[in-house]
Amino acid sequence: MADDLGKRELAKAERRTRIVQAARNLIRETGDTDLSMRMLAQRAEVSLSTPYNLFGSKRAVVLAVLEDERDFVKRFRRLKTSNSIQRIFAAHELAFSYYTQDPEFYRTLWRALLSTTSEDDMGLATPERLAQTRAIWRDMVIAAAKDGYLRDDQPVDLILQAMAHITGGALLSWAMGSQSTEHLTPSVGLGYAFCLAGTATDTGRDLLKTSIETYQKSLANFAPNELIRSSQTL
Amino acid sequence: MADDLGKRELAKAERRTRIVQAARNLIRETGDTDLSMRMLAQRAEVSLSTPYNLFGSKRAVVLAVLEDERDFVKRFRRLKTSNSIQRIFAAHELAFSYYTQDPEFYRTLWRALLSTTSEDDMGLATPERLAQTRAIWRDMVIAAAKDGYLRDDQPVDLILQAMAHITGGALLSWAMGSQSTEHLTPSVGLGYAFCLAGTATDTGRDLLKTSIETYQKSLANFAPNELIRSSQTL
DNA sequence: CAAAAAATCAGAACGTGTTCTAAGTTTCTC
DNA sequence: GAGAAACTTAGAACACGTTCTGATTTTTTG
Repeated sequence: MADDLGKRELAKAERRTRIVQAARNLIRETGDTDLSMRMLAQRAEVSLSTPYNLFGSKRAVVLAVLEDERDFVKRFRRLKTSNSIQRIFAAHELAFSYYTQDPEFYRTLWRALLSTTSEDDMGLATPERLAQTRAIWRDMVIAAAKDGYLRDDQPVDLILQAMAHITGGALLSWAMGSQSTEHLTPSVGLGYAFCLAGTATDTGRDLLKTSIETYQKSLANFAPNELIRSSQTL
Repeated sequence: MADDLGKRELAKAERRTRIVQAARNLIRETGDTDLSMRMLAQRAEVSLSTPYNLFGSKRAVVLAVLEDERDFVKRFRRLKTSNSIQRIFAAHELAFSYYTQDPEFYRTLWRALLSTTSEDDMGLATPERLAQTRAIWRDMVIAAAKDGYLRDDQPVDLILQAMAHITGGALLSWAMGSQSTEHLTPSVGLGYAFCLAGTATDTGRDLLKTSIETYQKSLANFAPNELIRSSQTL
């Protein structure tokens, strides 16, 4: 069933998975420290050159770990919600549940992704994955607009971009330690809700009200100290 | 006038400014490449150890360059606007004008700030500067609420955090090259406007409408390609 | 089976941020 | 002015990501 690929390509794939697994284990065990390419090669029982042959850079390896770890799209598909607005927040909570359930691991991952910055290999995800998840979010916002919850004088792409900025900014300050894991999901959800409410119809605003109240309650014990350290950089 | 500090402290300050100047010049001249500590020490005519004695890390030096370069607070004070909503956007445009007027320089700066990530020395600004600028933004949003433009059932700190996330996310994707310099300011402004509109009163929404339309017009030629590469990371 | 192609390998090398040591120089203190 | 304290200095050193070389092994090709 897999012999349409030559033996050579098969061995390459096997090495690839061994490297990704070794990277994941190293991150889980040592947490941040000691995710060096030399250590990684040793754990994967591979020479130092091989990860560079197969992935190109440490950044690419970490990216592969990140994408290997998540089955968001699959789990998203079997998400049942009562309306298209709630669907957005359900998807959001699903996406961020990965981070909050294993904060050490993902914090390390994001930090590694931020720190090693090559000129070409930019972006925080593979182009394919980016396109895929973006399509998902786009469809959800379009559905909300079609259902009459969002005003149609607002371009969907611009709403999406604002939401993407909130996501990136929150993950950035979370990875840097300014934002607590506890408040991560609700604060992003509230940001989404604010943005959507800004472009919503009257009925849409009514629906958003409950989400806003829920998230606000989660942030009730919000320490202003935490906000001071936030990444408001003028 | 400066002899309250000893000769020793004076010499230290002089070295400090020489290092910051050298760093600034190196970034301006070579753009990204060749901002190494060894090169920096050579240009500042100090030993390699001295920047570590005076600043602690490369990150701290870059941070000092960033803060030295900006007189936002001063220029903010002589900002005259017709109402408290427009004041927010005027402040935003002033803040981001630094980046758009010298994109190469600030992109390099932000990249250096993101790449060198030490455990303790986190954050994208000095604590003092962070507190200062945060107070400015906080006062503006409070003023808008007091003027009856924002509903008072929304905690100001949570609105501010959403705005901070937009700022951080936009700067992140801009520094990584996903976001064009041309669209940076309007897309962040639009994000602010959405968030504020989500928590605004009816009169506030009317005021925000003009800002939203202006920013939308600036983003009319918004390439969807640009958005696909955006940092929506699910 | 033999030649060619492809990949891995060990290992050295480069430039990086950072730390450390041992000497030298300057300033402060009495 | 003499001694103590503070800093800088040159230089080595460490671990890191990355690149390169030359030899070796493995798979494909004819």
